[in-house]
Amino acid sequence: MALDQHEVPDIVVGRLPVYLRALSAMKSGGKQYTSSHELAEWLGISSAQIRKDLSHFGEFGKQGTGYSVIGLYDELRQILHLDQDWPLIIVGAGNIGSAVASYTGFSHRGFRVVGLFDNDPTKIGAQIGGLTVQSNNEIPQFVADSHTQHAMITVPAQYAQQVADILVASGIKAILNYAPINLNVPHNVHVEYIDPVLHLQKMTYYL
Amino acid sequence: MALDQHEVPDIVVGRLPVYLRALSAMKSGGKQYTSSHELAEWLGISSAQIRKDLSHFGEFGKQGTGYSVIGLYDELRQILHLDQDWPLIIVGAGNIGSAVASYTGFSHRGFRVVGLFDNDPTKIGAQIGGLTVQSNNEIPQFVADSHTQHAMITVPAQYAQQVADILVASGIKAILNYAPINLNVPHNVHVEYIDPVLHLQKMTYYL
DNA sequence: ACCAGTTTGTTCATACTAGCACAAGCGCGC
DNA sequence: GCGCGCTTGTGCTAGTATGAACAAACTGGT
Repeated sequence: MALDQHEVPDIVVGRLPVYLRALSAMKSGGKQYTSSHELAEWLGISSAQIRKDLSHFGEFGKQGTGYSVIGLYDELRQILHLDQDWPLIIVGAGNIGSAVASYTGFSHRGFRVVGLFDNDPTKIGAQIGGLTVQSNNEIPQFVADSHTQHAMITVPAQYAQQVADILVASGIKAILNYAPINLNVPHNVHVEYIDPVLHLQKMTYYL
Repeated sequence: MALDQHEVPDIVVGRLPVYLRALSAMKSGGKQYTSSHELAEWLGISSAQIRKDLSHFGEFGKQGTGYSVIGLYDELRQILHLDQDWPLIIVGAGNIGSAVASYTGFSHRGFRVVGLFDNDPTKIGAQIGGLTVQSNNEIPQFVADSHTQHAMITVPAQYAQQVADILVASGIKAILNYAPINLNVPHNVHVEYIDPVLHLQKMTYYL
């Protein structure tokens, strides 16, 4: 019912991609309808939470029937602005960067890797995942030309901040940082972090 | 002051590794003392939150002085049970699994990759990151012999659940899952998820 | 047409989380 | 020795998140 997007809590926004992922799996499985209860069991959360999260954006279900899988899938894609393919660049062509550049899981989830950059002269020019590694010097021009707003940082920690500065100056608005360090960026640039060791360490507390 | 570890909120435990990471960086930089305020600015959170989080486990600071970097670092390592090296296996020797197996960032943060597994006959026997790829059939014996409790799943989504079942049956207690799917495991097994696309999709909402 | 079985969207109460603000404690300089 | 500046640990308050519960609504069968 409420559509004032400015009031949606960040934590709710963070769950929408999870719902989208589950719906995508159901869609692939040929399922036509689902319910908040089924989704909840699937994801290990409460059904009330799913219904309340969705209610921030509109009324997508029907009493007695539940949700159309494809219908809700499309709604969530629109809400998350994923009804288009966003270009995405990767800075850092080491082990992780190369693996991510070769990852085929982006294409059908809203993103397309269009550029791969590294400062190591021995890597520049190499072909990885169908892309040619370019020098970091090319980043500003490339970002401007391709209207790219998403970037992933996969360089060693000591270079991550300076890469982030380059990306911000180039106009990047969303950074996914694989380096185990906190980045300093302006408020209008979004940053998310991935550090597998953090997750392992957290679980180790309970062992 | 409170030491009843059973009452520490999960969200607090999740922040401890972040503090540990920052302290490690400060230690490398030769810094001897720090304060909750400095840590807070470094990490972009409030100083009160840091002090309160730490207060769940004891009193580690001194008024007027702050915290000894090395002292707090060691305390957190003990709290998280990271004052030892935990063996860790990786199932899935594809792009991501290979990259993670070659990642050198585990060794000084409490973990050591001791095994790499895959079901693809063309990969078994290959050398990746100093490890020989073994068949998934070897997992139960290997886990038992090496007393391993941590595992990472880097196989395609459609195989992730069956790999998880094998791991659980083998005695693994903590799973870090890279496959974009929710796993079903017993309550005494901990699971954490890494899916870069989830982070990208969340940020795209705000663009 | 009506009833039984489902499921939604929302209300309400409870639980949790975050940060302000302050007393107590420590160190340094005079 | 004393006072000033700084920092911790914690009580308290305000804000946020969660889940139980229910009225309204839809479907299918009789």
